[in-house]
Amino acid sequence: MGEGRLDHEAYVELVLSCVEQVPRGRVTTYGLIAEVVGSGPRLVGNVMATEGGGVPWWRVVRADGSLPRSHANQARQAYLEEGTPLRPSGSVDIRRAVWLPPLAE
DNA sequence: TACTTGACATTTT
DNA sequence: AAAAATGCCAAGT
Repeated sequence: MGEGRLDHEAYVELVLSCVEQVPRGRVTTYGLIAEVVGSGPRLVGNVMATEGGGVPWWRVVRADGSLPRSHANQARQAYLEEGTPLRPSGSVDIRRAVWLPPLAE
């Protein structure tokens, strides 16, 4: 097994797999994923920034429902297509749209 | 090696 | 309600 690579790789895949499992029209938060994979929310954010290009990253929002700071505009567009519950403020209605990721994978 | 930056969260002003 | 302060961990400079 030549890999030996750090668990960092496995960790990344774990995060990405969680994001892939988020149902259409729903969202989850960085913090919830962080708790599932056993790390901090910023790490999840960094993973998304680096390797999140291949998953529905717009289904991951901040804990208060506000959108990712660098891609809010694109995310909003996706929400309109998916029918994600939005609030007048422009953020996601987190209380209605939140989806809890599975605890082990 | 140390400092800065970043798809964050929580608590306190 | 909004902004600031603090904690958090990895990567880049």
